[in-house]
Formats: sequence, structure tokens, C-alpha cells
Amino acid sequence: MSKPSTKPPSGMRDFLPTEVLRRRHVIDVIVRVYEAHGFAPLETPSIEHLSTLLGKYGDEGDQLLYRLLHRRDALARPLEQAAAEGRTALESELADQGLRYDLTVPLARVVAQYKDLPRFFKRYQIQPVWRADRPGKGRFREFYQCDVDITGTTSMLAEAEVCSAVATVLGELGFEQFTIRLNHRELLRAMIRAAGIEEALEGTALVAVDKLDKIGRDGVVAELEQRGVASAAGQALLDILATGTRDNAQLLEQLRGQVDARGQQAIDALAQLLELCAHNPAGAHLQVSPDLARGLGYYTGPIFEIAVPDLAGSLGGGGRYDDLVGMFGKQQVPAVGFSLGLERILVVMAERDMFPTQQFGPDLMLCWLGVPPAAVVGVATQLRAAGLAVEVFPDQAKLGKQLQYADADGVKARFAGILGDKELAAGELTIKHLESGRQQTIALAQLDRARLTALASADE
RNA sequence: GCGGGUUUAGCUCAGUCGGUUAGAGCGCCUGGUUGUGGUCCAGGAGGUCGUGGGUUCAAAUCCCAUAACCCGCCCCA
Repeated sequence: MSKPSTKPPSGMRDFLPTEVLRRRHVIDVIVRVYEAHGFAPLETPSIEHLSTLLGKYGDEGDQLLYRLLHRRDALARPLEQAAAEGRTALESELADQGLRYDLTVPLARVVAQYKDLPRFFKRYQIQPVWRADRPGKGRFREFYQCDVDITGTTSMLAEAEVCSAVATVLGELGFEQFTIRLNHRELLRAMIRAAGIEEALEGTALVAVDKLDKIGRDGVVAELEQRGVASAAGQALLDILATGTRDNAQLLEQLRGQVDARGQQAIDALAQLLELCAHNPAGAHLQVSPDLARGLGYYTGPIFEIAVPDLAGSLGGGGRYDDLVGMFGKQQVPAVGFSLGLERILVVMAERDMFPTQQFGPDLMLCWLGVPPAAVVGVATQLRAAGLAVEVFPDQAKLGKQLQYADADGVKARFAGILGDKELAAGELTIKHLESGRQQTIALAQLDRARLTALASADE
């Protein structure tokens, strides 16, 4: 029998210590900023009922859901049944659970389930999601999303708050050039109506529009035609979308003249959001983008997407979804949210070398020779009680080997503590600063974090 | 799902026209005698050459298939 592969499955990754520290650095910033905006943490299970997940993301999304087979008898029964009937078992007979595809749908489920949540439920959620997608650059089958959402209000203040949160995060991480592209689902619909495209083709039109910056104007017209949209209507739609100017207010006014009353309402909403964001960190990054469509099916109002130069995909996206909670219960609860893609952020930060140099490794590696192991354990315990992060060298070895290990890549203790029979007898420890090599012997009782810090800075 | 590329030691990679025992650098281990690492010196371990077939006296090298990974496209965070 051949040995199992030691690689993780395609699109999934192991995170070794340095990588975990980088991820943690980013997550720490996100948590701090989200909490500073008044969001509370939420966690939900990795697994949801398929009925919760299906039909929320569009056909593509349904295809990409990881499904979990029934266990034991529940799996065997439908297989036997189908075999007896001379057919293949249906997917729906074999699975009724799946891995979550995003964090928005679980939130909607939670809001529908717990009726005593605050009237405005502001939650953030940082957890992995799974998509049975083909992996690529910055694209994985298991990846983290970092969502902020506000439920219970249709106020544009909620949009402004989630935009503020993500813009602040990116700013604190060191991103300067990023754009929050902004559009409105109802404005898109109005533009499609104005172009004379029938309502049944609205969905396909949206998908095609979303590709504008990739396949170009002719490509979109071709794709629209292929899917039954008359060339003239396609051209008309693109003419509206091409309404172009960098100035957001001016752009909205130009669009206003081309759409009906409902479209104008959407424009009013966007104008109001821009006005609010003029007073928060998002304002400087917002760019009205009539061609922004976004794939997910559940958006109803403003939609956002974060673009940075030199990354094909986005760093995150979001929007308003006033009907999603209602799909789980009788009550309609409006909601808006924004999601940051952790791995996308990490990919760009790695490319641009945006990580601060991170201190890791213990404060002190306890190296010992000629003393009983029980004494080593005792000293380590005493030092930890004094607030130091202490690692003990586990084996009996020459002092040189112990020091070498203490300073090795992936270990990187700041100090070595040398415990020999002399130190033990005197109740002392020889402290060696590994970077400079300087050392001195100090009474154990006097060792604490402050003393070590003083030792380190004395060397500089 | 489509096109292109890669696959040889833990890592980065050489390997000629097919030719004996497959190499280097880094890393790792041991030693250079006592309780002091990073430099230096000497030695050592570690490879089914992605996998399976084929051609050949002989295959890391040529041919076919297959898998994994990477880069584009599509789609998304």
C-alpha cells in the first residue's frame, strides 16, 4: 500500500507559524477596527443544511457548494433503493448538508432564528468558507472572509458604516491606493429597462455587464446577443454604462437623465451615501461604477467592490440584501454588509512587502547542563510566573548546541538562560542576549519582563 | 471547463549526444576534548529522478498516458 500524500487537498493550505502570525496580524487589525465601529462577534457552524444554502447564490453558487454525504444507513438506503429501481441515486437523496459558502447567508439564518436580537444587529464574523472552485492566484477552496453586517435598517447610514469599517481596515494595514466601486442593483435594472432589454433577460444582462472590464465592449455585446439580447439593445445598454466621468456627483446626474423614476430613486440613495461618506474614511475611495454588477443573487440595493491595482480579483465586496432574511422566516429584515477577503489582502500585502517585522519566539530559551531536569522545570515555572515566555531545551546536549537551537530560524528566542550547577546553587541564571552575545548573571528572583527589556536595550 | 509551463535531496536548482556509482548551493546531523551559538575546517545522512506503460544492450534524458502544482482565460473573496 502506498503512503498517503502529505500535501493538503488542492486549494487548501497548512499555515506554518510565520504564516499564522501574518494572518493574525491582519485579523487583529480587522477585529479592532470592526469593534471600534460597534460590531459584535458572531460565529456559526461550518456546516449548514443544504436547504439553507441552495438557491441563494445563483446557479453557479449552487454548483460550487461542498455537499456532505449522508452517513452509514442513511447513505446506504437511497443507494440500494436507486439500484433496485435501476437508476442512479439523486444528489438530493444522498446529501442534505453542506459547507457554508459565505458568511452572509448564515447571518441571515441567525437573524431569522433568534427574534430577541437587538433591533439593529451589528455583527462581524471572521471564519472560513468553502467553495468547490478551481484554485488560482489568491483563490482557494477554503478561505477566510471577514464580514461586517447591519440588519434591521434601510438607512444609508448603515451602508456608510460598513464602508467606513472596511476602508479604515485597509488604511490601517497600509493600503493607500484602493477603490471602493459603487453601484446600485435598482439602477442596474433601470439601465437595462432603459436599453429596452426585456425583464426576463435581466439576469443574463447583469452577468454580461459584470465582464465589461475584462472582455470589453464588443465582447459584452457579443455575449448579450448570444443570449438573446438584440444587438441594438445591447449597444444602448453599453452607451448608458459608458456614461463616464470621474466625478461621482456629475456621473450620477448624467445617469439621472437616462433612467426612469425607480432608477432615479436608486441614484438618490447613492448620492445620499456619497454625502455621508464624505465624512468618513471611505469617502475618498468611493467611485461610482455603473458597470459593477457582482455575481451573488441576493443583493437588492447598493453594491460595493474593492479594487486595487495589480490584482485581477477584488479585495472584498458587499451590498444591501433586504430580502434574504425573509427567505428564512415570515419577517422581512433589511440588511447590508461588507466582506473582506483575508487571503486576497494577504496576497497583495505579501507582494508589496507590507508586513511589519514581527517578533516571535519565546523571551527566553532555558539551556541547562549538569543540573537535574526537575530543577529545569522548577526554574521555568518560576520565570513564567514572573511573566516571561519561556521554552526549555528538552534534551541533554552541549551548551553550544542549545544556544544554536535557541537562535535558529523558526525558534528565535531573544535570550538564552543558562542554568548550570553554579547558577542553581546560587539561585541565579546567566542571561545571554542572543543577538549581541552579551550576557550577565542575575538572581532568579529579580528576573522579569522589565529586567529583560532593560538588558536588551542596554545592548543597543 | 480551455490553453501554456513545471515536476531530480528538506529548500532552490544543475544534469551534455541516451552510457558506469545522479550532482551543487543552502539547510540538517557528527566531530574539531571541560559551560558559550552565528565564522571556519573535516566528515556524514538524505533521492523509486511525480506515477504507470513503451522504445533500447542501456532511460533522469526519447515516446505515450496519467496526476499534482504554477501562469493565463472563465468565475469569484
